[in-house]
Amino acid sequence: MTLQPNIVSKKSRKGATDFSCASCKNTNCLIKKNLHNAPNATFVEQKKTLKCKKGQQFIIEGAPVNGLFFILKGTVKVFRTGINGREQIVRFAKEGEIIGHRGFGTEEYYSIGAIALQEVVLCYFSKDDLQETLLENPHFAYDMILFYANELNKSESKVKSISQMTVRERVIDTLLYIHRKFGNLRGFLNLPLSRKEYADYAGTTEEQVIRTFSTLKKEGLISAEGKKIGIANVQDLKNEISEHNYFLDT
Amino acid sequence: MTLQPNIVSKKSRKGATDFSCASCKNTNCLIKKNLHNAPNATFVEQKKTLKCKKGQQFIIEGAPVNGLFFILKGTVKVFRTGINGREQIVRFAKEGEIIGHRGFGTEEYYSIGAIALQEVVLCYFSKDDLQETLLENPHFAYDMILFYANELNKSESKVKSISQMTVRERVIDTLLYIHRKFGNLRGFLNLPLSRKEYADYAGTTEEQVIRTFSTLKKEGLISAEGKKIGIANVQDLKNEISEHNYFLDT
DNA sequence: ATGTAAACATGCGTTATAGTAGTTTTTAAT
DNA sequence: ATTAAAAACTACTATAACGCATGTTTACAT
Repeated sequence: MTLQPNIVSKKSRKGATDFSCASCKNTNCLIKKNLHNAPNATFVEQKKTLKCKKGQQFIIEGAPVNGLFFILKGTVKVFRTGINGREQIVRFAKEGEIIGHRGFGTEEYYSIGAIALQEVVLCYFSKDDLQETLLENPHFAYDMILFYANELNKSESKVKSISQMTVRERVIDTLLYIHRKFGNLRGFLNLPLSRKEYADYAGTTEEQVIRTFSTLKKEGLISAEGKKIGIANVQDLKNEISEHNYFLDT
Repeated sequence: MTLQPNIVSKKSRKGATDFSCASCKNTNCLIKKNLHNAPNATFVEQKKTLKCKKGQQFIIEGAPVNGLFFILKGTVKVFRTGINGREQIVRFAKEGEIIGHRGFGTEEYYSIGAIALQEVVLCYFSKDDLQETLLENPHFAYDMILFYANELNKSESKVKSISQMTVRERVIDTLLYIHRKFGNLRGFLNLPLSRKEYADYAGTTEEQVIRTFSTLKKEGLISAEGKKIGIANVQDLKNEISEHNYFLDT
């Protein structure tokens, strides 16, 4: 039910695209880092590789937690549904990142949904396999602890942002976040998002984002042609929120 | 510098109050759960026990992270300083809980401060000791992962609350949180807090909390005599925020 | 018991943000 | 190239939340 996307391969196949951990280039992947030359080759052999096309949802809020996803390729939007259906975007994730770890604790159901923003390739590990490996491989477990500790810091930094920043500041914060994480492509942010998506991440409404963008354009701080948003001078934007910890939430 | 409180004992002493893990009653303590009959007695022997009196701050925001605290006894307020000195209360913690784990990742400095709300006894473990033990004891590490995953869920649930609930809802949410966590004592919430503290947790101002309390009193939903707050009927309050996940943030 | 500071309380003007509705522009499909 | 739908935009209105001023009560030390 959570796994509507097509299972591409359990192992790499000759001739087909190779999705094996051995050939993976994501050096920041926790699996790759800890297990690439470990004896538990069985573990990485167990993984399933899934392909999702743009717009496809591969984690449904409230569905039972079966395991964890690692992004091999592509970008993903992680969100939860709030009050009267209002969407809250938790984060945008790219290759190497983990998805679904929020449900890993005692939660039985995913507290978030995840949707592919582009063509995405995912590595899927079952909860049981993962638990076994963590108990066998304390370095991996330790890295997971550090990962979670950082996620927690980011999340709590976001609590602070949302509760203490103005809409304008949160919108700027979001722009910097996207810039920091996805960079530029020909002078524009390398991740096309709708105003609505900016709003859902910044914790405001579409109209506020539009109004803020208009103002920022007039002030020469950004350029915006439709979904193509360009940041004229990153430092100028940073200065606006310099008293806050804009650098914490990657 | 972070350790102004008096170090009471490195081990238990005959005659003095016994703070050893062996005699500890906190069954939900992760240390106790995982190591009480483990061979690494050296680890629990390394712990320091600290006493703080009411109002004493034992973690200072921005100070270097040396280790983790476990609350043996008492209640603690965990906070961070936001924009123009505005205090943001992250949580209230009681015996068995961990403090300072937010700094455990790659952070070098504590991102939060912690202050004793009553007489508090703390167990302190250095980062190095802890790391060593985690790498030796994968079950402990695994429990820590689960703990962090839950903390992350709570934190993100709070992001949602703050960004989507009204002030009234957030205040009610806070009342339910205190009730859930600290219970009642003779009909009143068993944790005396100022209106300012309610506000700092709910992400609003003292005045708003006061106004909301007044309204709730008129509506018969709560009773309030100074710091003594009584919840007439828990269910009535829960109903007000039933469409939200008021049960997630313990 | 008394004084003093802190906490609690309330009314009022101001501001930031949200919502509504209607127009224009962009995007993408045929 | 044409068209329909989606997204972006603007102006206006409504309101929730805030900050300030000021008065009252409570808590606690002497």
